[in-house]
Amino acid sequence: MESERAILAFAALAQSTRLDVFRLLIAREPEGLPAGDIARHMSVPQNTMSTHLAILTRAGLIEAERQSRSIIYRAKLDAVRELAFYLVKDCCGGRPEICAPLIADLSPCCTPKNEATQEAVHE
Amino acid sequence: MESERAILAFAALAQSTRLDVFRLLIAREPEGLPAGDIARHMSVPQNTMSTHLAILTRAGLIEAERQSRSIIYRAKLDAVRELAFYLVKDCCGGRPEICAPLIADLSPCCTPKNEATQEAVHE
DNA sequence: TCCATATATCGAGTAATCTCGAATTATGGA
DNA sequence: TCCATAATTCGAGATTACTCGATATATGGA
Repeated sequence: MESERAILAFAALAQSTRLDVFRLLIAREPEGLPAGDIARHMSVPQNTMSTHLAILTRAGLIEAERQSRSIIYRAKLDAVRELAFYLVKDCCGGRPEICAPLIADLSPCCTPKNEATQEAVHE
Repeated sequence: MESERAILAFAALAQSTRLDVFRLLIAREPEGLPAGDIARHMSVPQNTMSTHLAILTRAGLIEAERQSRSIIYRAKLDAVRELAFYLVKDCCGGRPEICAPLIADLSPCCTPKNEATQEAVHE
């Protein structure tokens, strides 16, 4: 990930409505939500939400798919991984001893209790 | 980490000079750099850089320590951990199967398999 | 105390962002 | 074709952010 894309992503998340939308869509993985539902969920006018969704999409954080008259939005979990990696990359580059504790702190929340969770849908 | 702090951090990083400064300071851990050196490094006027450093500090991403006439700035690695955790928290909450691959992808960069991977300080 | 160095704050001009009413485009059904 | 629904784009006013010259504050030394 180059810095220009990282800046787009950070700018997209630096706004309360958009951050809430992104977290909502992560919670709704993998079904996603249509644009109108998202606007109602956040109590924001429909056209204002459309602008926010366009910004999140342009930043690569979510993606859109038309389904009949609705447009379904979904979070792109890869983007989360890339952003987090971009943040820690510099210290990992030459100094794993600095970065390892960060990973150690992140891991516990995601350690699957059983091994039935090996494959994730991935492109 | 509550959302207001996350927004401050994202906004601070959503600007090219500040993102570069933050990454520079991560690379210079744990010694840090005085404000003037940072400004020269980025070819930015001293007072402009002071404003950027204040924004990064207010966001909790870096910290300042006076040392004689200089003020040394250092990256707060805890902030990286918190931000990354905030990003993945929602999927980790109920669905470790979604989040585990993210952690798996982050981990390899920090496993100190060969300790000969030291980076020469250059610039 | 006076001066030089190092950094922070103020003020103003410019640019970008946020918001939302109004108009536009796209889809599906009668 | 006409209509209703769903979403996007346009336009403008209000707010916020960026930049930098000028000025102010803080420290150390003579």
